[in-house]
Amino acid sequence: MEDFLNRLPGYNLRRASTVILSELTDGLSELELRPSDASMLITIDSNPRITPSELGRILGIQRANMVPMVARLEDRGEIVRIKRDGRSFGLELTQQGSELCNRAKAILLEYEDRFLLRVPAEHREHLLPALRALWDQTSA
Amino acid sequence: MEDFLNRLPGYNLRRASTVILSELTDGLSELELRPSDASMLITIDSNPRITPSELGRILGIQRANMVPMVARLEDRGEIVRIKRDGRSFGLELTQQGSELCNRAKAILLEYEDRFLLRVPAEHREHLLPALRALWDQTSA
DNA sequence: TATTGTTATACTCTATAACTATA
DNA sequence: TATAGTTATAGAGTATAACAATA
Repeated sequence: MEDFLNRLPGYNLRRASTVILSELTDGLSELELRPSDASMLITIDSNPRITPSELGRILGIQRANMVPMVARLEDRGEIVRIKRDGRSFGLELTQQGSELCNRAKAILLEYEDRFLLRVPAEHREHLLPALRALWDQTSA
Repeated sequence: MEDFLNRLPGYNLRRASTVILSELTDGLSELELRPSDASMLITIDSNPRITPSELGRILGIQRANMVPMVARLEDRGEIVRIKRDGRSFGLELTQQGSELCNRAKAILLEYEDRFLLRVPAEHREHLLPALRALWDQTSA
């Protein structure tokens, strides 16, 4: 039907990303988390006392856009701010946030399997390294 | 740094899609086209007199969201509406739209090459079929 | 009854500029 | 000077509900 677009990596990347993100959003909704919230919890968990700016750099989110995201998780009691110096603070998971993080991880792993099973076996192991090379030049 | 996220297809898909779409947006900006505009022109080109509803179904865009997109390309003189029946109309490229479509195609092909070269050779040929399987179940 | 085009609306993601306080 | 946190704002993309006209 539309051969030209179907051969473009960028087009197929966008279509795949939209579908997969939509499913992940559904899957995480039982925890009242969006995919970006889950990625924040997971990154704070393995980088305790990380600053919002550094968190944004790791996740590819502008620090201006981190402000409401951090505030929302703090209001819910999932994370706390710990003063570092006069101009910055570190983030840490609360006990509640840690439990939520683990539940989010379990859901994400479940979806990971489901997604990979959709990919024909001969292409499956190539997906992750190919995607990483596209967005993270330091990975090549 | 963040092993958990880096192993998730969904996370890497979103990161890769964001980076690649951003570059495509830059590349197409010299034609004053966004990626979605280009995909419309290309699909109209190979499906003359396609209705906005059908175009939206092919591209994965709600028909309500097609309205301003079609109007914008029409205002620019890239496409025309051709009456089909009392409630629908088909879209066709004008001569100007056809030339713009060809220029967009050339840019997209140039970027396609650039993106694929970023992927290590052993994974390269697997990217497209893997992505298609993720979003288009009829392709498997 | 189902579909088309349309309007209105809302939420998310992303981006930028500018400000302050501090390093 | 550079960085951190913040505010305000704007542009995209995506989604839903509802309506009139037509099939």
